[in-house]
Amino acid sequence: MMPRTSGASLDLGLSLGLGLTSQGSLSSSTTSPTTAGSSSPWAAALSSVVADVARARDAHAHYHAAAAGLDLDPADRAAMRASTSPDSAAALSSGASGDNTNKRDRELERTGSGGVRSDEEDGADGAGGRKKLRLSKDQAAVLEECFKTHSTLNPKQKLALATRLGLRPRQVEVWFQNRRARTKLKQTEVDCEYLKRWCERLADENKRLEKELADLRALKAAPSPAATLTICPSCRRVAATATAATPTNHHHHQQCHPKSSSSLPAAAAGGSGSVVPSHCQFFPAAVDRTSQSTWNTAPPLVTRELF
DNA sequence: GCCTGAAGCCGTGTTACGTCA
DNA sequence: CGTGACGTAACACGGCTTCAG
Repeated sequence: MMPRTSGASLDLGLSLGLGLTSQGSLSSSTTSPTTAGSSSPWAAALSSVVADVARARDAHAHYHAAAAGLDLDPADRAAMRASTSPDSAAALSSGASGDNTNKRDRELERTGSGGVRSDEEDGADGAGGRKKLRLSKDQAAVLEECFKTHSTLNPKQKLALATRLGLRPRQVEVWFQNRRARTKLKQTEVDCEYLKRWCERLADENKRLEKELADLRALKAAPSPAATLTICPSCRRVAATATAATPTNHHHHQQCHPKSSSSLPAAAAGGSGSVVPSHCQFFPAAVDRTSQSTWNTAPPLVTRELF
């Protein structure tokens, strides 16, 4: 099943071009002087994304208003509450000092017993349970695009992003933590699948080799003294069960390598001309890996288009 | 230079909530 | 309408790094 929110964020038709759009402002959050004066690629990306999202916001909101028949969807309403709440400023100030707070203070902020909570006005959390704020599609889109630029945030970036989105810095921090976790989980799944297929291929190859070994042993035990083992230098398989000069041997070689000479080195046998480790030969995907890096040193990251 | 405690960040696992089929 | 599955925000906890004293 496709992730609903992330999929929707991609459906916003966001332009990923950086640095070309003017400074945009999302909802009622104030423009951050931190990012306004910044010329870093991250800030440029943030500005661009926010501008694009702001342009898409109206159409998006109207779409949902039409779909709901009367109003914005709950996520957007929640986002509106969050972004227009006076807590935005309070959250900003708390976030600004949050970097200097100790763990106990952060704990208080987390539990809401002493900190500022943007949802405390909702009155729905009287039982003391945590209230889950659903990020709006716009907010998620901005966070997503920023994540593509940097998967981690420094305090300045976190604060700027929180200010723009009308969220608490802690919320931005949590979102990035969860996002990194999801990315890693996805990558783990991909790697797992990769290794599984590789293992299956190796098992098949192992079966084949075992059978080949059995054949060799049988051949060795054969009474005929003229029997000679010939292994194809290219494919490393037993070429024949008779002498090297027999037509059978040539037949094999002609079949496998019609244009190759008998003295052809094994390395030159690949049809593509590239030399790959033997295990890569029966696992095509590994060829791509070997052309870039080794398996152990640099496993490929899950490309962002997966999300 | 080494040690130590505080502070902050991050990864990992878990919980709880919202949404959808 | 009730329910289970799923996605995800929020939380808890421990490890690591940095820095001041």
